[in-house]
Amino acid sequence: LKTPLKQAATSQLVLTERQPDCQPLTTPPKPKETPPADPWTPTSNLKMLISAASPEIRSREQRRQLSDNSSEVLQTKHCLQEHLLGDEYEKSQPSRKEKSLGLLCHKFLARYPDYPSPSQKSYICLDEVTEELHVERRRIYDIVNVLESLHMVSRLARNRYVWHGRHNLPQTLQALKKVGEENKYIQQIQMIKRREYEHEFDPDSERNEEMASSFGSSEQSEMSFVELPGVEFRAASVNGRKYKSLRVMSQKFVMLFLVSTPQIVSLEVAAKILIGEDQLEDLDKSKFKTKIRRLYDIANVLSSLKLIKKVHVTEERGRKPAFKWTGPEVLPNTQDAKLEATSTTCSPPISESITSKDQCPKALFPSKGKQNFTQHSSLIKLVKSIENDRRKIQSAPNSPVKISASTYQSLSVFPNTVGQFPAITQHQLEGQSKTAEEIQMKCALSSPEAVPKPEPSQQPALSQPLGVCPASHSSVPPVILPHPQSGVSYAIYLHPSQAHTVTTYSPGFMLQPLPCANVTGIKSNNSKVLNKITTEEGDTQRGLDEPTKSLAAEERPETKSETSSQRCLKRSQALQENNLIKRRKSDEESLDTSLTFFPSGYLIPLTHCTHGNKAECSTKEKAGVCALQHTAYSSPITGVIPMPASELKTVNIPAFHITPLNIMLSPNSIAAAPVLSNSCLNSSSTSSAPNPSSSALNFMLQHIGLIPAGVQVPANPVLQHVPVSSQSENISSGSTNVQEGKVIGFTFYSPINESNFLFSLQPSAPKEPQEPQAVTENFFRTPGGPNTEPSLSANPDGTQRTSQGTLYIPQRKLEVSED
DNA sequence: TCCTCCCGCCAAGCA
DNA sequence: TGCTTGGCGGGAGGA
Repeated sequence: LKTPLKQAATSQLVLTERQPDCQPLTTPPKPKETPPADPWTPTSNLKMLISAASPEIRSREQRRQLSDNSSEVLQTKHCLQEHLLGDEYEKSQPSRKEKSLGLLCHKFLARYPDYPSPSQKSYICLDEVTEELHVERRRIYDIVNVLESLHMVSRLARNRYVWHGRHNLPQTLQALKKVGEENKYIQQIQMIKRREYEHEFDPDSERNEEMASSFGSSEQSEMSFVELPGVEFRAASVNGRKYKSLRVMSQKFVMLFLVSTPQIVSLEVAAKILIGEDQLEDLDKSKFKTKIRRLYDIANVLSSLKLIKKVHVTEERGRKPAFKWTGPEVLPNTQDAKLEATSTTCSPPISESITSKDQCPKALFPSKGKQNFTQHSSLIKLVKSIENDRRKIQSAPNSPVKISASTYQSLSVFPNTVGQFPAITQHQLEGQSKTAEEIQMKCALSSPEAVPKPEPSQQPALSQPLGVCPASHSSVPPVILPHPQSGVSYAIYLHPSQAHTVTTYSPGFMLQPLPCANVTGIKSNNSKVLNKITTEEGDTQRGLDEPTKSLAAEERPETKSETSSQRCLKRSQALQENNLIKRRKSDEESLDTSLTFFPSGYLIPLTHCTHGNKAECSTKEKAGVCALQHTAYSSPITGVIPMPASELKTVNIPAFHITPLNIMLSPNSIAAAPVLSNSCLNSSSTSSAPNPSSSALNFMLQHIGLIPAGVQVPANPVLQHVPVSSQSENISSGSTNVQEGKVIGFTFYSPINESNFLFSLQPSAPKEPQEPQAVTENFFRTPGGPNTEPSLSANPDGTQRTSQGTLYIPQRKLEVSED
């Protein structure tokens, strides 16, 4: 049995090949689409005008013509088959690969610009597309549905879609990530993997039922389509079928990537999750196969969009197909993004009545551009969290603002500034998009690092391991503070978005970008990660009953916990892209209008540790010194961070524990912080840069509790002496003295590699008299003792944190980059 | 052999 | 009623 020959007589190829007389080697007759010229009658003229005016009419005419031809074509094909040997005929047909959905999608995408001008809407006429691409309409639907799920197109009417391009992609991905987090996909993934793991040891047990019941109990039976306001969604059918729609599946699939770390999802897991959501009883093989098929369809389109890439994961049970997210890194929503994201659902929470489910389609697809929210539980949570965020900001001027990597990176990865700063030209935007990979590389320089996740119970309300503003984004040059004594410049800044956004996301770690010279080692690490994805993700399942309404509870460290080796790989790639990044600086300057910097932290050079893991590092720390000759930095957070020794310089710094950073600044303080001019920023590449004003610095220092009120710090604070408050904690010189202390955020800017580091310093409180400290030490003292830290995130579980990833800076021996 | 996914049937629902 | 849309699964092609 052979696949029946394609009946689609629409193929121009076939048309041109037709030989009505079935005579081999005869000149084919003139194709019918160039008919003998009609007499130029008014009627024919009118026909032509109508046809030209309406593509639909035109295509309908063409279809009619084609259908007239179809029988003829069929006949032709049969003739062709008869005359050609089987092999020859097969060869004459386009190969299976040439007809792949991925290739078709490429062709489809090539027809439209990535970033169409908003003023000039591109419309997609399905008839035209099917005709020009010589494909069946059915295939176009597959593509369009996936594109629709990403809001790259939207349906306008029958046969008609609007092309949005990638304009909405950042928002869509953010929204999807948010919904994915709310749906606890990461837990489902972990659950599935655990089941698989258990199944290996107990293959006879009936795990499917268990798994099904797990899904059923976790509110995951909802299938939703995530919409964006302004992107009108008019589904062709508002029936039950849409619950299984390719669009929804596509969104779910993308969500899985966005919440996973590493961002690799195997088809098997994805299918199981999709089935699990769908119908619990459908965990049979045929459904599974069907889901896999659909996932391949979706994956093909996503691959064409360069959002994912096919990979294989090798597990104990063999090699599994999987896909890796290669799209832009999506960080948790900023408040703005959250406001924009609307999630609609077609399945109400279990407690809701069926009536609401029936009404859902109406709520889902309003006739006009919508801003309304449906009564979906996750959506309600989302709205509430937004409201909470707002309330926290507005009602408590001194309450902390979380500085999150998400905030930072979402701005950096995506041209979110588009919406905020319309002055940015389209050209710039396109430039950004075209250098998306570059941007990603640059982002890697500032991406937060994974760190072992603290248990939720260990996280105090105010010291949740917040997403840390990566101290640098390549497009965000830091404020440079020259340090005359060391000759090293330091930078402090806070992204302005932090002043008005609150993230609910909490990766619980921070970033320590450094140049990565040892690419090989990193790559090998990375490959290990790829090969052990399931074990990498581990059994770090969070409690299912974790409240999601509160700000703190929404923070999900694990969603950010990309493995250190992966990030390091990115870093190494980033290094390779360094030239590109530098070249982009001029572009970044053009964005300066939207990027204002606020001093927010203090600068501290990264300790120089051995190439290796935390244990190695701490061993060295205990010796008090990290060997200078090593060419790689190590941190428990980042893993191996190679750095040439030539770039190092030793300075005196007291003992500090560096832990995942939480910086919490009040919006007021941020607002009051000096805004450096662009010229200042741009010129501040080295120690010649001007300092921020002393008063502003003092204001900020006092405000965040680094220095007591009344104490003044010189404008160049890093190595300046600061009068010590009588209440100040002493700083321990003991390297192993891990005690509760304050968590202070610091940014370290390396002028050499333009990387920045954010650390949270946890000064140890000594029990013994303190040995003489360098002047710098006092600067880092935390005033007021452990109970008086109003705006800094507390770290009552300092010991835990330390055990999970504190980087200890050995006393008096720290290396920093030098010019 | 198994992964990949093309292909088209056919049903739902729209105009 | 014809057409659009899209779920679905058989089975072919390719690795």
